[in-house]
Amino acid sequence: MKTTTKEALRSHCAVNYGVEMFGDRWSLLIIRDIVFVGKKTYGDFLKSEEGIATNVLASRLAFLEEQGILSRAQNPLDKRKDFYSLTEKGLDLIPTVLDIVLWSAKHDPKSYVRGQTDFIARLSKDRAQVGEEIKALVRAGGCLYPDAGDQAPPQGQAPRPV
Amino acid sequence: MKTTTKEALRSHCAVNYGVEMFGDRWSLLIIRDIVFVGKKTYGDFLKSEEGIATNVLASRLAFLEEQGILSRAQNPLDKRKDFYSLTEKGLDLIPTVLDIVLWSAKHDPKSYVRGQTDFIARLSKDRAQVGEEIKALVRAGGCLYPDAGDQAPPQGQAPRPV
DNA sequence: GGAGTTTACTTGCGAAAAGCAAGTGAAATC
DNA sequence: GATTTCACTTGCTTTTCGCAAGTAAACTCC
Repeated sequence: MKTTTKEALRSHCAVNYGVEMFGDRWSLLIIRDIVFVGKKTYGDFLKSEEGIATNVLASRLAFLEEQGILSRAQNPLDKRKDFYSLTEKGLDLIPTVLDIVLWSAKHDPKSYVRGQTDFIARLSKDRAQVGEEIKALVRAGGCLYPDAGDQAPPQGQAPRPV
Repeated sequence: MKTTTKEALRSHCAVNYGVEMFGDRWSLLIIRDIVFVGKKTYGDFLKSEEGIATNVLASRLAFLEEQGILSRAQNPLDKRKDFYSLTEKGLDLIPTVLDIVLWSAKHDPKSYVRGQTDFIARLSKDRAQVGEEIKALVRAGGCLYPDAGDQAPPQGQAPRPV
């Protein structure tokens, strides 16, 4: 087994640290899938609308686990399908994810989330409070839209993440 | 001049939109440099501690401008050195950047920002308020730590971003 | 309990992006 | 007018991404 450990960070600037941890095209989508639709396994993540490649998913999961953002646990019901979940470090990214959601809701005219006007309204009024609630929910094993991610989008109009 | 325009987004999920706009290893560092140390020109950004390559910087600046996150204006004092600044869409990323700063301060033991205990304290108490203040400051052409980015780090101990 | 299937990967390869060094041309300085 | 500065571009190497095709362990079914 090859170690995934990378060499030193480019800097310990706080923004750069974030960028080096999750500043890529997939990490935040994995976290999204956990928080919003309660995905847990490799196969779940693979089904995301954006279509991550198998090897890229494997390397991201390994990296995020190595960085203490995800943790991995054996699934007692099926030893093939390990469960991935957010650590406290990973849960602490929820406010960032919510800020991104608000930003996109505001600036992407085609954002799916513009349909969720009540969610957006609550979120913009009470970002901190909503963040805490969601963190508690996810820590307890829940998610915002259970069932939404269970089946693969059948055709066009499907349960949309966020 | 080749158009930088990419094909359609992978999805209009709000998290994915953010990822596609600034989910790479450099965009948020450019924004950081504007917000924290008031950088404005290509040459300024090139001097960042993390060492972005010239062609990558050029393509990021073009992309962020194309996406309406940065805008470009002629510098009346020197026609070579155009000024880049954040649009309203770009300014709206400040809360996200601040969340990342808080996250890294908490989870990166070597974070430079751990020295700035007063800033971190204010920020964690009043994220929304501090965000608005900084946004107003940057909109008006200011930044958090003027002078900090003016000279290149001379040796080891130098003005650190964030 | 053995065959077939599902699942989580790995491997191999072509394409795209990042990184590095060396230009280049317009604009400023001398 | 010559030189320097600056914001790029170009060309090349290296790394990462993305896709298709394995593979081995674990589960299901008969």
